[in-house]
Amino acid sequence: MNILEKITQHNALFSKSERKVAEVILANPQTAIHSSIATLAKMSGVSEPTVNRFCRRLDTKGYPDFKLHLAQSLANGTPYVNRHVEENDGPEEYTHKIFESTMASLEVARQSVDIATINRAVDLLTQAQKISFFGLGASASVAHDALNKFFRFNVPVIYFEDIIMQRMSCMNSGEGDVVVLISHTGRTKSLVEIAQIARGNDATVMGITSKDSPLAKECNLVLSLEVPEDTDMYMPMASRIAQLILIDILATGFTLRRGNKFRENLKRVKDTLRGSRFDKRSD
Amino acid sequence: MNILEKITQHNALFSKSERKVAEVILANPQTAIHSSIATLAKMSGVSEPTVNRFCRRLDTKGYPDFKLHLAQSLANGTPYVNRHVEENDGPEEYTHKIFESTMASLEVARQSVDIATINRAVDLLTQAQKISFFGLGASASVAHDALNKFFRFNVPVIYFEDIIMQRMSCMNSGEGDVVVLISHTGRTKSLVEIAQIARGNDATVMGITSKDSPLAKECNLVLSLEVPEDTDMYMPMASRIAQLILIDILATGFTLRRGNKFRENLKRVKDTLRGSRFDKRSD
DNA sequence: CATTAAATGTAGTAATTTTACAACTTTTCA
DNA sequence: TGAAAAGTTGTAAAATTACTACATTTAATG
Repeated sequence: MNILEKITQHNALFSKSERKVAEVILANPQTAIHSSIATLAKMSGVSEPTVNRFCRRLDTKGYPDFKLHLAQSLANGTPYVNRHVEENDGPEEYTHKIFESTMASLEVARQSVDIATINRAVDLLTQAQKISFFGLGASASVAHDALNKFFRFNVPVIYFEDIIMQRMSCMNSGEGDVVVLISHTGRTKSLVEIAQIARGNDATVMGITSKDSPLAKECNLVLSLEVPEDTDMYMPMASRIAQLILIDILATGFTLRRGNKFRENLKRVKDTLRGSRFDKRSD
Repeated sequence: MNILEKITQHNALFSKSERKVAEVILANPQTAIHSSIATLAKMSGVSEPTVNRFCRRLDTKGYPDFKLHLAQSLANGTPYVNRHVEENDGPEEYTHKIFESTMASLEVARQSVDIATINRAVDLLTQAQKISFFGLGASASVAHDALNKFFRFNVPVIYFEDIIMQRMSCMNSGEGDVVVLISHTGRTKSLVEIAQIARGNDATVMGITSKDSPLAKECNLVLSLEVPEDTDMYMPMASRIAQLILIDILATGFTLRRGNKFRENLKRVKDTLRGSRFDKRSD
């Protein structure tokens, strides 16, 4: 519990000198946490043991412990809450609301994620002969990002935005190939169809989608994310960020599974980019 | 600034023994704040002065002051710390580490964002005749996502992955057009060139990039994000997520500026998607 | 391999907090 | 009212805790 509140509430139980201490602290808590017990005693016009007794009365172990509690109370920022953006919000408001609600959603997503499924997914990906990432609309950019990550691993990766190309690609897939389909709702018809085609060819179909959705039903493995989405804005926001983090997790699992030598390979890929960039010193 | 975050970021500057102290603290910060310098030294297997030096390196006055900062960080609503993934982490560990460090990075990003600049950016975007989003590599998928968002607003939006197309597009831009360039490092040569071309044609160039980077110098407006990136993995992770949130913020600001009637338009766009999807009841 | 610089630990010192006890104040009840 | 009891407060010494100076070790450089 917030110790500042506790001080005000306990007021009646304090003795005369203790109350002096309370006043000084409440008047300027920031100063208090940076003072020694001697300084605070002098500021309150009481002796050091009195300050110590004051601390004990608030159920702290002593003065240093009290300062710790006080510091925490002062730092107590607002925890992340899913606050919706409203009509009359200014830039300050909507910026913070979006950050906060995204983080709140990620917290929910973090808790809903199933580790065993992730592990299984990493298994399948490391053994895959060919990996495809398909998504449409907002999920297309997630698939695009996945391409960028997995491409570095020097495994055959496929990504198309075009549903005809996606379809043809799945027609050509087979056993040992993994098709990753990304859709927040899991109700996009053409993706469900693609899933069916891929499975028909014995490819492994992995879905990053809502559980129990039509798409999920067609998958061999479903990586489901429970993300509360702010539908007021009519745009996918938090959901695709959670999907991206899932991609990061899969990519990380992949590199760890491949071991140390493989990490060096990644470093080489990154180093190659240097040629396309200005030198860091020229910043 | 969150001291736990600071510890992880400063890691390179620590000496060997100081790093031991850092590890012990990060592993169990709650214990640390209730320990004396002697106890903590013993737990870390180092001497007391080393702990003291560790505290000073983090710009605190000494051990007690450090504890105060630590206490504040723990209370700060953000238990999220940027913990790096390690060689022998299992799925459970790396999954949580990635979620946590992403969230920690977002918290840093949130604090580094400049509201006035965002407001100015929204201004420019709402007045734009044509908006282009360009990025390369990992930032390409961010640009792709921006396309998806702004396309719904029924304004002319351009997005290319191809650097030749990007270049040509900038050649054809002019006054009243806004070119948004996305690059975490801000040192990608071809993007800097594009920025120069666009500015040469009197287009407004907006950069989502690091401040003081070569790209930033060419921009009319820089939306900078300070995101601590885990370079161990050799892949951009948190940085692009922060960029996406920035896109969300700009898009949100855009819709709010356009007013109520415009929101209905968004709804219509979303409703149109229904035809491509399975009915919700069929879930 | 020698020299220098950096890092770490030891031991003593200083600061800070806590305890024990004495002095003072207030309350209680004959 | 006034003496005993209970509670409050302060002084001074003890204990804990943190810090400094210096010696030793370890690493880096030529």
